[in-house]
Amino acid sequence: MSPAARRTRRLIIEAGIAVLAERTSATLSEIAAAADVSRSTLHRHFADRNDLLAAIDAECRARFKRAEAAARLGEGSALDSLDRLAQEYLGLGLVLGLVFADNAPVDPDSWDDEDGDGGLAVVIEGGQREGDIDPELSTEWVDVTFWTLLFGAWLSLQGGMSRRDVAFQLSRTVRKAFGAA
Amino acid sequence: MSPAARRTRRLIIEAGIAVLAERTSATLSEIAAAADVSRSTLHRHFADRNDLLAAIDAECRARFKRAEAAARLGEGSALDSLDRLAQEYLGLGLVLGLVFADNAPVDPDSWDDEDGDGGLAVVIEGGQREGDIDPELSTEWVDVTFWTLLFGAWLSLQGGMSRRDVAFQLSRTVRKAFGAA
DNA sequence: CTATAATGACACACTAAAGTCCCAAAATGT
DNA sequence: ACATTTTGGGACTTTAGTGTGTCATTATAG
Repeated sequence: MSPAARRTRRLIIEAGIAVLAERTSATLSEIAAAADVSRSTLHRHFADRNDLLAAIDAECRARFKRAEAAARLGEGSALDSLDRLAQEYLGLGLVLGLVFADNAPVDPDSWDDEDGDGGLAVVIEGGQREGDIDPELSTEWVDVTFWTLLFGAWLSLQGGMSRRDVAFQLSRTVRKAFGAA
Repeated sequence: MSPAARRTRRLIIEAGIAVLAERTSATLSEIAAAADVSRSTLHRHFADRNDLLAAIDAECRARFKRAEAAARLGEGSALDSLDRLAQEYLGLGLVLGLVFADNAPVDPDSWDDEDGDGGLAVVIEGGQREGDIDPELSTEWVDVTFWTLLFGAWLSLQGGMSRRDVAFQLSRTVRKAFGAA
């Protein structure tokens, strides 16, 4: 693939993330327009909708993976790890919007291969054994709630709350909700 | 409207809630099928999609209102009120699924008339003045997070967690997350 | 500068879903 | 039991979105 083609491809994926994050039912025309590209060009790079969705899914997966790596889940207490992970994920911005929609184009649950998001479950279980994370809450509950707290943080950002305020309150809420009493 | 017509109407609304809760892009045919009614009949009761959506919105609004009333927001501490409200809302079941979707057919934010959901904000603010609810968390944050915790609880239910476990952990999480340290 | 690649602007065909209409059959309730 | 409603089924039209293809124009990189 030539440099120009790669560039266009990235542009479209980027636009797709931005547009679909707000409305997963957005049309290909809308995405093309957002990318400042004709619909013809979009179709030239992505044969059909699923192609584009798959590419977006892959891109998001890579970003989540990078964020997870940046959170250094091994270091420090489990609660600290959870907090760091939340902050890193929060930094992903728009991408978060794709994870929560009903017919989500991006599904972290489908990334269960080697070490993708399984890291989260491992951290939670470890934290519960160490007495670090509230043992009255099940692993599944903490897992699901972790994501929904992130969802709330993203909604708050969309609603105009400052990133600083969101980051602080997300951190505080994660620690209070999940920390052992 | 005759009794029979009213009955059919309710059936369709009920089916609409059930079907749309799982996929907001479901077709009218699917809804009609779920209601054991022909598409003709559905269209006879609801001229177009928006008509049906409006009726569903109204129905949900009424249910949320009843749930809110059952939670007796005035009584006891703000934290207790929040807890009770969460439990009442959780009891609404399927209806919850309609609130969170990206292109949500039901939008509690649009119900701001006399005393609809404003009750929640009032409780939160009151609780913060009383030192009952964590003063480090803004009203908006608590509001949004309250809903997203509910969303997580609903997801857990969908995922097969028992209602009892969900109710317990939701209560615990609400109290820990929102309670003053 | 120039060959090659990529793009934009069309014009198509195809599909799924929405919405409209009609009429015969079935149910409702009094 | 019978008049009145309501329903089911089918045949339409319309619309929006998708996917395909072509061809002239423009951009790109060597």
